[in-house]
Amino acid sequence: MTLDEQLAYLAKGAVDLIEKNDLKTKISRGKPLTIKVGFDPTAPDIHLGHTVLMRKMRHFQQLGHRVIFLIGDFTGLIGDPTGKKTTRPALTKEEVLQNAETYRKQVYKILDPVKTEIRFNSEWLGALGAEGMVRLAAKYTLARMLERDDFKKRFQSQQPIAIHELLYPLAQAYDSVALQCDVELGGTDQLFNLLVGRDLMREYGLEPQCVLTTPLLEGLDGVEKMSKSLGNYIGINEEPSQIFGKVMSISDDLMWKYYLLCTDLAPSEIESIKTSSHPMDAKKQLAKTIIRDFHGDEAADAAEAEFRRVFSERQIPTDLEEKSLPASHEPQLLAKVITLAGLAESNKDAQRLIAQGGVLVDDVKVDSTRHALDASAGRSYLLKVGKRRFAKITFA
RNA sequence: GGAGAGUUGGCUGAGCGGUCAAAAGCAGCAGACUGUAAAUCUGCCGGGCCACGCCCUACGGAGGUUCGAAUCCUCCACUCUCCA
Repeated sequence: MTLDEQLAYLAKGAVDLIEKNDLKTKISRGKPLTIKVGFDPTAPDIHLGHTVLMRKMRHFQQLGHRVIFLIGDFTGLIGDPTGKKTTRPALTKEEVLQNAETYRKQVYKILDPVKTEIRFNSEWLGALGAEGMVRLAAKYTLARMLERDDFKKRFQSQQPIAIHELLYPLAQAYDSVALQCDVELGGTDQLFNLLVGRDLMREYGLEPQCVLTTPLLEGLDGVEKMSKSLGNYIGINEEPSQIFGKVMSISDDLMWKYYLLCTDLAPSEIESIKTSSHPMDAKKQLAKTIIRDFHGDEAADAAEAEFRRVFSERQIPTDLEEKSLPASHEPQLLAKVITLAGLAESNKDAQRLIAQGGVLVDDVKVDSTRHALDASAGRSYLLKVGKRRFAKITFA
């Protein structure tokens, strides 16, 4: 690849690249660059949103650079204030190590193990001590901190800003100093923190790092960013059929963003799919591509077949869940049975589902919320609740 | 230390002492339609009870006034503002 091709490869899908020319200069020196990406020590359940950044890390690895997967165990004590309202709980050393191990297992589905270095920032931040922290804090001003949008907004709208939150960007920036980074990657919400890194490196007489940000990936709802707590995520360790269904549930519009950020297809290839494929086929292809990355070809094909079976042909899934419920001489209310089988959250919920015509027993729609089932031993029924909740229950 | 503003369901955000299980939007669920768990439209959206009605829990926490409180009063907690 030529220098410009390399730059284009690295810039694919990126939002900010600061400064492009600096990066060009750094690369042109021919030495492997040090790339830093910080991760929170909590949330070790990797979802598709995380992979956007990791994919970018891998791009750097593919071009021969050294990637540092930095676990912010020290900054974790502070809790990144970015977009957050509440402080995070402190973790113990053991928990951090445990999480690091979980990360390692998942992360290498994307990253090259040989070219990845896992580090912890307590290594140097812990050594700083109170005095070092104060010295560090002396290098920045409140006015500059308030340049950050969310601080500014909170300040103006009279929301609290704890003093320690101001230390977070500084601590993160110091990571870059300690590691003498050439490039730091992060989500767009990290832009400010990453830029502080540049400033601080200058303060310490180092060549400032380049900064590259990746977009935040919207979750299944298409509105909020993908996150575990919002439940709108696709976890990379999820069942392939789950991933397939979830991908199919994103809107046609959002699909192209997923194509750009969650696959390694070149922009030109994506464009050709967009113009030549039916949206549904394009989305199926997207789902398969994603599953292939984490679970392999066979799983991807199987997931597609299953999807076709259950949703296009409205058949029963192959991995139908079987449940056994206590038999009774009295007929049992269907609503209760549904709840017991875990197909609804509460009896009320189950009743609503029945009332709305969402419940089928042995392929027959139930029209009464007070419908009861013969629960004598040995009886068994196939329950379908909504489009995608199935169970075979047997009274025993 | 003093004065004041605020705390509502997963989120945002209305709320007159009764008609408030609490407007509206988002998210979620179901149905219809379809090209998919897309889009659109419609409905639902605290829980319990073999109930089409009754009961329980809920508007930061604890008390109180009242036939009746998310709405009024007192105290507490937290957040913010201004003054010192």
